[in-house]
Amino acid sequence: MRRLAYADRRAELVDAAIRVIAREGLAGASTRAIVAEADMPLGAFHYVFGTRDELVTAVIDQITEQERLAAWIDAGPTDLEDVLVRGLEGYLRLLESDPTRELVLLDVAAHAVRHDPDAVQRQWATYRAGAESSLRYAAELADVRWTAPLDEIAWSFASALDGLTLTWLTGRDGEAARRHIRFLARSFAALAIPRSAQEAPDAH
Amino acid sequence: MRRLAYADRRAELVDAAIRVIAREGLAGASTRAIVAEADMPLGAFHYVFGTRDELVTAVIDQITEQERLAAWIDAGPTDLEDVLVRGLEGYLRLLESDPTRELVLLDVAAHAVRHDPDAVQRQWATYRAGAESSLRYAAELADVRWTAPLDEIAWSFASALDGLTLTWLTGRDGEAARRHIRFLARSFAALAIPRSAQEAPDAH
DNA sequence: GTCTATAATGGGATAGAC
DNA sequence: GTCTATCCCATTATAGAC
Repeated sequence: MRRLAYADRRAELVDAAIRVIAREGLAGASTRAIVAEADMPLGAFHYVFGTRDELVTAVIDQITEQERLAAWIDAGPTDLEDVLVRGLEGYLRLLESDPTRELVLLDVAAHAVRHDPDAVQRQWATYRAGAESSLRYAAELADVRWTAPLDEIAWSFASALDGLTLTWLTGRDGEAARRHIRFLARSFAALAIPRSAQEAPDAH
Repeated sequence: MRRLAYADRRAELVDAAIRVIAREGLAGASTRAIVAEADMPLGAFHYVFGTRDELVTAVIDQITEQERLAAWIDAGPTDLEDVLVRGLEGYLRLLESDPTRELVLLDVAAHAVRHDPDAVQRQWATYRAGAESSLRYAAELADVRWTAPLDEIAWSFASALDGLTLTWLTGRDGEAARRHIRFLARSFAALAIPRSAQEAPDAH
């Protein structure tokens, strides 16, 4: 019964690969560099993965599982705009404290858009789903109701997060990012109304 | 006087490199592939560029020069929101008609964030400057005035464009993108007031 | 000056020893 | 089953022929 050991190896290789990509980028993540990081012989690689591309796909799936919007600060009920600001600032702090995490994501996504479009599509769908549940929770905290279909708002929110990430990564301007966050929070908050309110009879 | 021929070669190599990256990604853009695309002998490469990284930097600079927001449709004066929608939809059409252009950008940026941060910073600064002048022009068309410093709005706008691009590239959902554009236009239009109006005495 | 031919390296994959 | 040693290919860069 070496099945467990096999799964362990696979997991260790994926983790090692992510560490290498974080340090050196995807281009530097050779099979040799990865097994060195995992402290395994080279043979172990092709024992677990048929090919290098297989590993990259495994890396994508692994990254996808990690939740992007981990830390919504839920200190009591408040204004929706405040909730959104705090949530987005939590994300920005995460980004600032470990940029490599999103750097890996960017690197792998740039590769996968060409070589494994399905995996990328799954990945971004997962992000949108995460955004959706976060937004649902935020509205609950603030006791408001979204005035547009939540999946559409989530698409916009996830897109805004992509933009915030990419722009910050290319410039590392925390102040500008925080100003932008306040703008985002205001813009999204405008899509909700008090839960008790009558439906506005106009629509868009 | 072969100086001109030298510059021509350089330009041709950069263009060839961009075509190869568009087709195969940065990883596939080997010196050999590039000179083959340019129909030159391999020796010509190192005659012009000392190293491959030098070429990549040249590619970044070349891409940066191309304006991102080329086509603001300026058919007469209208609502700011309409102007923004038309401008963003113009960009989206451009993106849809030639996704490889932004794909190259993404690929090169992912590489350069690690290997040439200054070049990336210059690049994104250029985008922000482009956004700034586009927004200035849009306000003129709609006869409104921005209520926040234009460079801050431009930061947000460029970031929104990054997000739109990345999210579309990963999912290719044009309908969702167009819904998102309407949301963006509404959000940014909320940052402007009629040019004649008194300054609102509250500020943020 | 231009390019061919080659050196030197590092890569993915595998055959076969243990 | 596990890993060492090796194959073979592609790459960057260069040395030297034209």
